[in-house]
Amino acid sequence: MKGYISRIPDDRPVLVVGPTASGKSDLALAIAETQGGVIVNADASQVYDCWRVITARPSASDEARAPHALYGHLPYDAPYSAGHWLRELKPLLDQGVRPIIVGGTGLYFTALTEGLAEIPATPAEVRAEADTIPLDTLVSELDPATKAVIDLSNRARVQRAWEVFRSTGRPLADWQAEPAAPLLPLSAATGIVLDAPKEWLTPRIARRFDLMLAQGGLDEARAMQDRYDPALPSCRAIGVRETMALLAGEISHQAAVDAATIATRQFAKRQRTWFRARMTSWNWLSAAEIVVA
RNA sequence: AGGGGUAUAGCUCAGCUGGUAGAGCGACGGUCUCCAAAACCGUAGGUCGCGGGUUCGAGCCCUGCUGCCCCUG
Repeated sequence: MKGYISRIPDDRPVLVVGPTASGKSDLALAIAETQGGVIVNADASQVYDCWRVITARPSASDEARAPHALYGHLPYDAPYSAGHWLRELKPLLDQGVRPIIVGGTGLYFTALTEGLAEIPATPAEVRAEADTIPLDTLVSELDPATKAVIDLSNRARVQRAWEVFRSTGRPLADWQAEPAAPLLPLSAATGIVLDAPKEWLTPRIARRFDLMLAQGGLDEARAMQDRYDPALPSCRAIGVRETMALLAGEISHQAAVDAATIATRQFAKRQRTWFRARMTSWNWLSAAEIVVA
């Protein structure tokens, strides 16, 4: 790992992506310790303060080894999105400190390096209204141009398009057609993808969740029991639902571990697919080599 | 030992009065410009426990065997 880090230009931002459990946080920490920089979170679930163990957020001792930003800084019920993340990231980049951005949310990195249409945030009332409308109604109220470019059977995408149209009066397709300058083009940074093939990653995932439960996962879930709301983004983190079901006595310990392991594995697959498709010009690095080194 | 039940895709199970098998989950692949640890789409898996028999034709009927479950002793 040392040898690899010495070849990274130490004067530019670093981007580190990889599937869950691929060891990207360790790599980021090693880079920060040897070259300096602020570790910035690019993981949708790790922004919330209620889950540290279950979302595999850096521990307090890890955070003491290098400056960290955008980790666990939001309450469990805060709304969040790729747009929120970019808006929080901008002032950090403007400070001139070298960022080491690490996380598993591919969309965040793509938005960062390729740009995201600057659409005003959806007001809470519009979101609340949209939540109550059936999918086919949402679809029927969309403009033709947007309908042509989104997946009409995907509730999340359709609702997003509807919310934008509703709150801005402009079709989503229009907004997206406007070129948006990336906050940090890949050409100005070192982009690293940790390559973690499933044969290597699966055993690590299987082992991890059991450890999470034992090492504080159950406790933090217990602390959240009365506020738990499966509809909240913070509570959609993998393993939360399973842990809550275990605490409620609905499923066995083994069943919880199995279900969480499967969900994590499926998530890692989605991540791999995203990286493979969108990060072809990044530097691909074998996760296995980094971990043993 | 006797009686009853059951045996169908990796798992849990559907399959009406016989016309060459389906679902959910899982697996595998993919999509995705703002809830993305989200949401969505597609594909592949079955000698229907094994052997006989009836029938033009059996997962479905008859029969022997084997495994598992329950009851009685």
